[in-house]
Amino acid sequence: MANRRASITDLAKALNLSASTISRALSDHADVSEATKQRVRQLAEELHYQPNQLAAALRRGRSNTLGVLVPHITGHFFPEVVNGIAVEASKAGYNVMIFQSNEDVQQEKKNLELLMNAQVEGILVSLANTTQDFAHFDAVRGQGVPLVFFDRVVEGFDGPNVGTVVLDDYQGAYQVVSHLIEQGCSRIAHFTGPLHLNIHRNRHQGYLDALTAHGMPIEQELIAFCEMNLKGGKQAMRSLLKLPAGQRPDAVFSSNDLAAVGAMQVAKERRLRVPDDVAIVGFSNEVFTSLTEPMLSSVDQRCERMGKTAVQLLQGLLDTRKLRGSRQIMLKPELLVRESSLRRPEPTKPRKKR
Amino acid sequence: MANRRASITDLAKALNLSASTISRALSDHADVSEATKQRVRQLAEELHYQPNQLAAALRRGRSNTLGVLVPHITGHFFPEVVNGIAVEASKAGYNVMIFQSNEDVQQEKKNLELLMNAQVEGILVSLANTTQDFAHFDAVRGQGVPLVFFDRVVEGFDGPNVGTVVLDDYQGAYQVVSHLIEQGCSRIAHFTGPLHLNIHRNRHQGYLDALTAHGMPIEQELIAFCEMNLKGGKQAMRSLLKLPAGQRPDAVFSSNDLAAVGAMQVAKERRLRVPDDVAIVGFSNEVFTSLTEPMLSSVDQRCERMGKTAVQLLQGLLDTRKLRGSRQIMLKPELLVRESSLRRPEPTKPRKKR
DNA sequence: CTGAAAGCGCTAACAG
DNA sequence: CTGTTAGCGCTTTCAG
Repeated sequence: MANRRASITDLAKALNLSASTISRALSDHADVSEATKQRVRQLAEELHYQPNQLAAALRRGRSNTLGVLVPHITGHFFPEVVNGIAVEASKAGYNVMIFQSNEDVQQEKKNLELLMNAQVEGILVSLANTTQDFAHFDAVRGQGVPLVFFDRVVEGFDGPNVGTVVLDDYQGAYQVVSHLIEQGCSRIAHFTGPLHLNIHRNRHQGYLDALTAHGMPIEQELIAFCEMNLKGGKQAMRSLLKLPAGQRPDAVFSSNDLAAVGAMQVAKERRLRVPDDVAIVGFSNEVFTSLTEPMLSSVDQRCERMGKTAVQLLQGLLDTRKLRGSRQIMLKPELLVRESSLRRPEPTKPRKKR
Repeated sequence: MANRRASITDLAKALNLSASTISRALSDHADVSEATKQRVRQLAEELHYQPNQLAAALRRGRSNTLGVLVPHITGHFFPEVVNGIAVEASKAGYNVMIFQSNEDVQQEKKNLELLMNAQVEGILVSLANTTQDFAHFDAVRGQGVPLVFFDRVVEGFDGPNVGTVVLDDYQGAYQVVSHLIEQGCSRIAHFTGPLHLNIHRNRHQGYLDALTAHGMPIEQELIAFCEMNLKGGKQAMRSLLKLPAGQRPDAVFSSNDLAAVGAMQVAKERRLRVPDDVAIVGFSNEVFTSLTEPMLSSVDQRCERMGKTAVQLLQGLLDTRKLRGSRQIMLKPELLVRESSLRRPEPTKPRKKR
């Protein structure tokens, strides 16, 4: 039963041909007679011949494999991005090897080595949040293996075979605030996480700049540094509602969706109407944004697009002739206006709704 | 810059040793002097030597890689299971190669071949929902590569190197219904998807048997065949609430969480109190179950456990000496009682709450 | 159109 | 303790 897998040599013997001819026939090389190809293909079929990728890769010096290293493989964001990567890689004929760092630099380092050992032709990576030292990536760069960072990138880590793909968080936040102003909101609160994380810093800056651009004041009391989860959002909202009557917010822009849901729950429990009394917008377009009542407006992070873009960029780095445009790519986010922030049935500028 | 990667031969030349000694030193073989090991290790470090996994695997005839094939890599369930697989595989020193079939038999077949070509030592697979013909798995089995099906399994596809891991959906449903009865519910409705899918069939059967076991009648009008999404759940709930006053349900057990949320939304819109007027329980323990108000009770599918178990089973198939127990494993689900079905502050039998 | 020969980088007998 | 030899399965010159 457990037959040794048929090899090219086996086929060669059986057909009284040389291994080279078999190899050529199987790869549909031009200088093999059609007749021979037929015979080879048929026997290969019968014996369930499966080429040994390992041997081919070793010989060719090309593994046909890309490596992916993400903080985790669960949740909403990364699986979507990895999906984009897988789709695009597969289209280009690459296999994909995936590892997760579990947000731990040590594992990141170890997995990076595993990927190198596996002779991957390029690596797509999103940094663990504890990563401060980038020596392990230097090694990769030094070996000439192209590297594309996505979402969580190393600032100032550059090279001819290094690229980055990120979302324009600043732009996303800016759009959100502009939209809220357009909806007639004048006291827009902001929930943010720690500003040493670039996602929060950029969203925060977009918030500030959008207010300023629209001639609106920035009020520190409307900016809440909170844990970006349900509980944190609830707490932040409760604090805001303790402000004197005229100073309470009529809108909340949360740097993520979970805290936005917290805000919504508190608003509802206080009998505030959403969006009429308080409009609410989150960030990330999580699955549950369509399950809240009202449905939560959010900013889509173009996860799949990010994955695909990262692979395309990597292909550009692998074959410089293909490289179009910059090695630093910033994706435009998409504001999805749902019920939680739409006061008028038809907004001034019609926007996409999902 | 892009130096050719250092090889064992390079180290050998540099140190005036043979390749075999280098190889042995690097793998910390006992018959190499400690002094030599030191020298080798140091030079390897300096030259950033990385073993070529491809060559080693080819030579050894062992790739140290497991293959995973799932319908998709996104959503909640599969990433969690894959995570379990990755963790357990990594613990056992295996790398993991992941493919998705996108619910398409053709891709499933193609990816299965890719995994075989990559010389994976075992394959973990969850079937595409269109898969009816299993010839492509026969090929795998024929080559002696162990196969573990998880969640979506082939019934009646067996062999010495084939195993399965599934969740006991029947048991989960049975627990839910028992719990609802315990909470004083007497008219328990059931939302189900098409019964040709084993998950729904088994949950449905669990529902029926639990009612019978508690001496309660089965009422067809309380069983709703609906689309298992938000909209389907809403529609089903609306229909149920159109029943004459005495015949309306005082509980809903939905075969998934999404439809359960639909039911909850309709209940709330009709000013019914959850859980007092209608208790609601879903299935799958999706992330959003903790975001509804009240929080939705559900059945946890032990995703990570499933992944880990699948790998352990695979290890058993790889090394029969390690095989403990059956090749057909059924995991016990865990009922998570949250607010949506908990009428009394403390239930008769205390249960876990998350 | 086909074959012979060499070798990718590593490991594992076997011999000293 | 170390070296020699051979070969995993495949591809790719180079010859015919």
